Amino acid sequence: MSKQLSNVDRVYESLRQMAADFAFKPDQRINESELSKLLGASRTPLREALNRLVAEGFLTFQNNRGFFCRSLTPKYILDLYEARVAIECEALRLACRRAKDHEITALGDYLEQIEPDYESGSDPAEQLAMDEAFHLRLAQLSGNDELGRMLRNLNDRIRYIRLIDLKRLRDKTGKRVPGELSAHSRIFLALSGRDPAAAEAAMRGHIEKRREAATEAVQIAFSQLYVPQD
Amino acid sequence: MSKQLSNVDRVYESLRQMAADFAFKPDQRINESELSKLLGASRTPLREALNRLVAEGFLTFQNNRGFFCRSLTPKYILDLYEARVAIECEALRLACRRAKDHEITALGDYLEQIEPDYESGSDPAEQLAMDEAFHLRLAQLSGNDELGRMLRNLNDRIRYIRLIDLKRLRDKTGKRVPGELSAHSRIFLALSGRDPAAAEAAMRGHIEKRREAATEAVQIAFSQLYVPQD
DNA sequence: GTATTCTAAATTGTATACAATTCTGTATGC
DNA sequence: GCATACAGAATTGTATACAATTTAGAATAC
Repeated sequence: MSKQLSNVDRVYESLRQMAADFAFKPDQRINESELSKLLGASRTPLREALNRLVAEGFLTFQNNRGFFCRSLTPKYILDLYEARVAIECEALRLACRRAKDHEITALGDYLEQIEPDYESGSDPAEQLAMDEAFHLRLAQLSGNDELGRMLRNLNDRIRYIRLIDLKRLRDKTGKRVPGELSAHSRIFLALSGRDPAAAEAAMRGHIEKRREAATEAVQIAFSQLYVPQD
Repeated sequence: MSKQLSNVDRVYESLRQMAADFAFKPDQRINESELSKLLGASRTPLREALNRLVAEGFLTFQNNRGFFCRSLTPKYILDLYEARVAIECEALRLACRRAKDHEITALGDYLEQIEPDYESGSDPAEQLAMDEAFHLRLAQLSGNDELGRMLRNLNDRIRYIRLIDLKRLRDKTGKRVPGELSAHSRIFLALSGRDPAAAEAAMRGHIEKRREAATEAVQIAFSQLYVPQD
């Protein structure tokens, strides 16, 4: 018998997805009655789920005015990239000390396994999912659950912008995303060699490079969110 | 006219305090009806607040079984200390690059201002509050709101153990907490000199030192939580 | 004594009702 | 035109009721 999901959990998952995708536009006020009808639940479980998302930074809340989508500004996204650097670099340092050899081997296998998809022009969303999975597995080699948890939260809030950035990157280079793969290899090699300084430097450069393109991606995000797409 | 606090907000603040202080014992199941009576609110706003605390890592939730206090284990506390290292070191590096001179001066003034309280044997809880305030202000000099937000969350979840650790430290050394003050000075001096490497090294050592005493503090925490104190 | 089954009590999950507050649009005054 | 005041509509805040589920304890079987 499979575990019984509660209504709150279903609603929460839906809302989290919607918030990640900016199905609510930045700063948009959220109408509870409307949304509860849409999700097929009453306002009670809906509000419980909304409160979780406030605590996770997806939404904001104003007393007697209700829930709002988080803002989308370059500053916000730059902050998220920096927080990723903080979490991922420290996790990587710890991983260099603590990861078991077989865990590193397994991660190397994963990297090889996703390589063909990275090389070919597969779906950008899938490509990003693989990238996130690699980074998350890396962070989990630290053995620190809090760091993993924080990274997952950051990933969910930054994904929309990263996807735009990735698409742009592909468009500019004709389906290829040069550098990304070799950056991952560089990080992995430093980890294999248990060289925290080299690993951190590689990770820092890798994330920083995308951070530099973030402001532009935010501009594009706004045009996508407010101009009707075909 | 002062801002009107909602019932949820009041309940949330109370619960957060209670959870930080382990007024709920580790893994303890939380009875909603009882708690709602205690806090003078119905279950609806109570559950909204509880959901926020789940998302913040103070509580856990199991479907159809309700809310539970988080576990208290050495591993959990060690993870929190490591997460602090990740956040605070990166924030400090950024602060070295970005903090305005007058902000650094102001922080130095604050350090001097709290020095007498640190030297004398003032209330440990106050002393810890001052320590947290210093670290938080430091982190805020990074200009990164996410890092500040994360640090505040970590502080709240680790405070109970840190307070125990601080008390022990004082008992062993007769009201003095040697090294703490000079550690802060060392960090501050490196920041003033805009030397990120030195600053990070000082911060890392500072936190790491307390982390090493964490397991012991957790033992004491358990004895305090389950053995009646006078 | 231990395990199992069953029943009643307790507890959680969610819909709904209604009070409190905010919002919207119209009228009014200057 | 612009600001203000106001009334009605819409929306949020919270208590309550009741269904669904879990828990606790007694009774039974082995």
